[in-house]
Amino acid sequence: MWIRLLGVTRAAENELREYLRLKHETTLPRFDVMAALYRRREGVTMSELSRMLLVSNGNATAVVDRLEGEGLVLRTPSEVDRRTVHVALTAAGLRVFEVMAEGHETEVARHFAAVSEDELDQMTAILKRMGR
Amino acid sequence: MWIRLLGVTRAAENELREYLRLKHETTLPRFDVMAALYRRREGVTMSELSRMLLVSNGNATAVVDRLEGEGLVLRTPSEVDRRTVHVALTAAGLRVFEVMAEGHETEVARHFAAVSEDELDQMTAILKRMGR
DNA sequence: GCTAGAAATTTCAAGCTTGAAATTATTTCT
DNA sequence: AGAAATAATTTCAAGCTTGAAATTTCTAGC
Repeated sequence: MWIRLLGVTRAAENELREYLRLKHETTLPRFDVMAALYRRREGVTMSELSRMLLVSNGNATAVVDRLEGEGLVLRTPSEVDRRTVHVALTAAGLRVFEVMAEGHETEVARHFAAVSEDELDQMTAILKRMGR
Repeated sequence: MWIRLLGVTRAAENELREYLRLKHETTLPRFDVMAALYRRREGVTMSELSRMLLVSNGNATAVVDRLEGEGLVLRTPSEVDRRTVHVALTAAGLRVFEVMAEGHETEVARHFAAVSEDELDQMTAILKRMGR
């Protein structure tokens, strides 16, 4: 089961990676960060971000650095706690993300087209129980 | 569903990574390569290896380089086709892997302990269909 | 037999990722 | 208040990963 889970996930990731590269000249980790920031439009701290994506702090810093360099994302120091930083999509980042996200959605749907609605529900239910 | 799938997989990978680091001072990619070679004891070509693991050729080369440097794996040029190379576990590699694999098994079981036998079967069936 | 294309592997630069150490800021306890 | 513990982030070195280019070898079609 675990082996299969890994295989299916990796295969899907590889397709998405290719889609992002060919159609949008970007990468999966960049997309993941932008997707997280899209879901939390008001902005998140670096720690929240790495928790959301299940990656290390150092990793989040590196990807955000690059996205910031491209003007897609903005860091704002917190008013309340001078240790923390809020990261959010810029207007440009939002536009760029929305275009990518649409195609991304389609790709995911296409990849899992062989699976029925019913099975997807079962799957989601089981995964939900696994997630703790 | 996709988001959850990714989350569950990443969480399990992170636990396994930690187990390998703490108990065996090694990494997930190294383990993956050794596991693939364990399943195909007679040895595989570099291309087969990267297909099995769903990673790029360059990646397989890099990890095998390191494992070879540690004496856990051996490259043998093919007799038949001078382009291809066979990679296999050394005796030392086999011993090391078997120790790691046992604990790995337990870790996986522990991680998915909350899921019933029945659900595991359902899951496996659906995943099998996803992998075409 | 030659030659064009295909195939297997490696090399390389750039980017990703980790875990540990360092830095700076906050909180808690006395 | 001052000290120690805790927390958020960055920095860093080492390792991982990709995709493209280069190398070498094989295979077909002529």
